[in-house]
Amino acid sequence: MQDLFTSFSLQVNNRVYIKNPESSALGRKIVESSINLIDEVGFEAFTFRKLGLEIHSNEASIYRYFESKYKLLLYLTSWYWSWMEYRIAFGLANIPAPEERLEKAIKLLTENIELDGSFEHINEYKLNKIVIAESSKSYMTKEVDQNNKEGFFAGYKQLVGRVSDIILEINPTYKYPHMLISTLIEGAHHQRFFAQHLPRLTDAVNGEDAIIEFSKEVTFKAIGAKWPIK
Amino acid sequence: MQDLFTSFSLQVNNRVYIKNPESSALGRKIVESSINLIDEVGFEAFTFRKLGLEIHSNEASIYRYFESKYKLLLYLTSWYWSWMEYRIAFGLANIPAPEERLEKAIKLLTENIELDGSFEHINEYKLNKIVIAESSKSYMTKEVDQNNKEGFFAGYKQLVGRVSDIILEINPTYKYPHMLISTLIEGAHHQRFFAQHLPRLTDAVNGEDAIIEFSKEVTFKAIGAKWPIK
DNA sequence: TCATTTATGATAGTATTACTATTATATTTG
DNA sequence: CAAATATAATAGTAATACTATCATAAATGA
Repeated sequence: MQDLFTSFSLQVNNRVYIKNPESSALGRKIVESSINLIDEVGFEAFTFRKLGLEIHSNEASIYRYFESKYKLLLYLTSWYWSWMEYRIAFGLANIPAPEERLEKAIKLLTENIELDGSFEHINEYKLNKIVIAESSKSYMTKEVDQNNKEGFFAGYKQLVGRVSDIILEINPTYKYPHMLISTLIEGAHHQRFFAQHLPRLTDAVNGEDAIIEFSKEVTFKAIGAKWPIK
Repeated sequence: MQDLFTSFSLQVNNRVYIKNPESSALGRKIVESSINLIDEVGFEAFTFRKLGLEIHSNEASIYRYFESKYKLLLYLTSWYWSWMEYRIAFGLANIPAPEERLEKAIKLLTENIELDGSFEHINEYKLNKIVIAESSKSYMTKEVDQNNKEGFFAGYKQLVGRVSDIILEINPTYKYPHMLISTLIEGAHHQRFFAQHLPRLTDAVNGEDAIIEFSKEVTFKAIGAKWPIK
């Protein structure tokens, strides 16, 4: 993948940043180190001052890229959903059966993410941990309607829409495709967090990824499709 | 209910507060007004200073009840889950069939909450809105393991455990009862938030509460039970 | 009932946060 | 090489998240 798409870069709504961080070395460094730092200290304790110290740059310089740490978080989550859509687009290419496409999409959406190295300055493994633990803080705010109007959640909504469409291909009468998919995406994230920190809220099963299995099974049974597929 | 249980009060882990807010008029005022204020301005903008102004009391006095606004949020969410367990205990009493008990439990867990007035100083309607929008901020933190050790999430875990037990009564071989219930509780909350703010992530259906219907249907189909019940 | 404990109020103070403004110095570009 | 642009350094502000101190009010109990 690296070799084929070295210059590939993902689109993020340009209103979440003041200056595109992809456009300069400092910008990329800000993104790269913000992922490390948020992963390390958590979003609450993360500040632009600390980030500036970490990258031997200046707080004021960071503010020229992002209006606030919330906008930076929105940037990271938007990037993540855009990346996820690209993963799914490639992962589902040339699979004709909608059942198989749905199964694959759910796997891609709910699996544990590993470092994949396609993007120099983005650690997908840590970004996934941030999305799991912090992304709800990017929309569970009083500014959600304003942010939504500006299109900050477009990537996420589009992704949910695409997967819902596969469900409707399989069962055109299913009434709750968006609910099902958004519930399972958020649910899988919560389950990964719980598995680490509040295991009594989950059910670990040896030798399989219970979260993926659970998600697939729930989906296919909910929409009344055959499970397992074959 | 008011008449029968006027003096009934719910248990909250005594380590989330410094001084029990139930023990004084000021304490109850703090809880009552914090619900109004968090609902109004959101948890980020909520401060003890503003709360002090609102209740014509002193910031320092509030700190004598709660160590921080995070602990106050933990108090509110713990109270909520304790209340929810009490609602479920009463709501399920004398229903012998586990299928009916499960259906009722899911309804109680996922329905829209209205003001019920059983507790003088707690507005259940607003508290539900707070739990929906803010409760993940009480456990999605770097302190989660510490807080968990101190038992701050015991009420929630117990509730999930109880409903999971009903599932196991119906289908003792179902592998993911805790995942299913915790996913649906969180999921229903997310869906209520999305329905208000990000409707493209949900599926509104006229004339029914789609969130309750969706949750029940997913549950019964996932565990392989007959749906609808009769 | 009066002394003592306990709760609350008023005020002040500190370190940190989340910025903005200004000016100087690099770096890039035309 | 001049001009534009990006970054760095420094300083400053209002608000936050507390802590400390002391005065006063209310409750309690001997």
